[in-house]
Amino acid sequence: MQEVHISKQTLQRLPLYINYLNSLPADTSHVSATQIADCLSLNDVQVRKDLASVSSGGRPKTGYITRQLAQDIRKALACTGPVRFVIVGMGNMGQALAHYSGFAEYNLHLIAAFDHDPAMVGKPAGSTTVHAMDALPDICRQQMPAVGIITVPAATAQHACDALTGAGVPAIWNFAPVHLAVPEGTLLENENMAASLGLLSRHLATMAPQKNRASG
Amino acid sequence: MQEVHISKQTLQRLPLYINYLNSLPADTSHVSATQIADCLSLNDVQVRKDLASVSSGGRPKTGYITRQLAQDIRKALACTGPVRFVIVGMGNMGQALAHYSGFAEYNLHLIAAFDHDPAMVGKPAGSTTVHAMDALPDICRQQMPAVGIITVPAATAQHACDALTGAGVPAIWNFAPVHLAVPEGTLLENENMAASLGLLSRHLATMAPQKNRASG
DNA sequence: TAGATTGTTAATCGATTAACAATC
DNA sequence: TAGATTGTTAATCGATTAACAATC
Repeated sequence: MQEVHISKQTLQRLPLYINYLNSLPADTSHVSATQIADCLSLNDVQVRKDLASVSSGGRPKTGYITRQLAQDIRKALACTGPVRFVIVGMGNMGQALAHYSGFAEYNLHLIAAFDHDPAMVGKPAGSTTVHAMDALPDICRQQMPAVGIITVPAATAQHACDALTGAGVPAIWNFAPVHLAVPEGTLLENENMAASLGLLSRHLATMAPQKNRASG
Repeated sequence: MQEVHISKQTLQRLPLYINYLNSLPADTSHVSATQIADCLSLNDVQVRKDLASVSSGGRPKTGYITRQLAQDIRKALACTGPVRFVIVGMGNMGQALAHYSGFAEYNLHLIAAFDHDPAMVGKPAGSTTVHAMDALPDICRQQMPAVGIITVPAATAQHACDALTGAGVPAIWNFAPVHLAVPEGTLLENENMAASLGLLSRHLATMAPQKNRASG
């Protein structure tokens, strides 16, 4: 039970380290912070500090044991053990998330999916089944998912949000491009695909033109 | 042509303001930074600074003209005018992004989609059509998209990335949970759904238990 | 021992917040 | 004029980086 505080920024970099470790050949027994920093274009002291905050397996000269380090990082990210979540809205984005294979690695489990459309009810959605919206309160109260993902259209997002928070779901991950009102104490995270892509293109535009794209 | 630097953090908050402004009744002619800060649970000075960096329309006592402010924020986010992008991988996530309606507001336009599977080729994908991977180099060289989105499985992500960068695409938005190697000067942004959800649940776990979830 | 790597202490940098002056 | 709001200057806070000591 370490009480070490892990900074927000560090937490956001941990997944990068996991990806990198996963990409190494299976027989790579050891790895150093310097090596990780080089490959990920990060400062080596930063990486060392990040790793030190989640693992104490670092040894001078040898570095970290690859498998052990990956384990420690995963533990830090999903420190509470298995996490259950539900998805509301089985459109394209809901389907994509329901079938996303990467959740298992972080010990995240989809336990139910919901959709407004009666024609969708009963159909499979990843590892679970689509339920009617009416069923949301009972299922959430019984199974107590930690997170509710909202992938309904913007117009009905607040309604979906109210249903989830009303059923005691303590955290919301909102994919609809609207501002949601949540009760005091509810954790709200917004994902805005358009904004992310816009920021990326803006970043590109403000960079010095690295290579002549118009070559003619 | 203002040369004001807009900080990274500010840029990430701008979409929140747009969402909030969109959620206001159509007849809301004016809005103040204080009001925005209250509704979004942000510090009012922070909001005022953010707004000041993208707009000069703020007037004491009255605040900002809602429509004008929204315009200014959008301009700052997508400062270069229309941005074209392509998607590689028409699985669930690729489909979801191809049909995502929010891109238009940020002046982002899907110009082509690609998939490995011959059965997918020729089918519609949002506003465009699915092309074979073979067609990627020619199409990208001709149309010069600013961003390539990678939504293929982890195993083939590097291949897709090489195809895009090889065809001169200057920025990559990677949804595959792998570390990608890109040429010097290429802008790479990683999206890791599992990591995002893991972070959210972790955040929840480290919060003081705000309400008794087990009520019985 | 020599060399590579870790981890820590201090310095720098950037972002947030507080206090205040300016303006309609 | 009085009050609300903007915008700016200074203070605080947190994160990154540099310098260095510790260790295998």
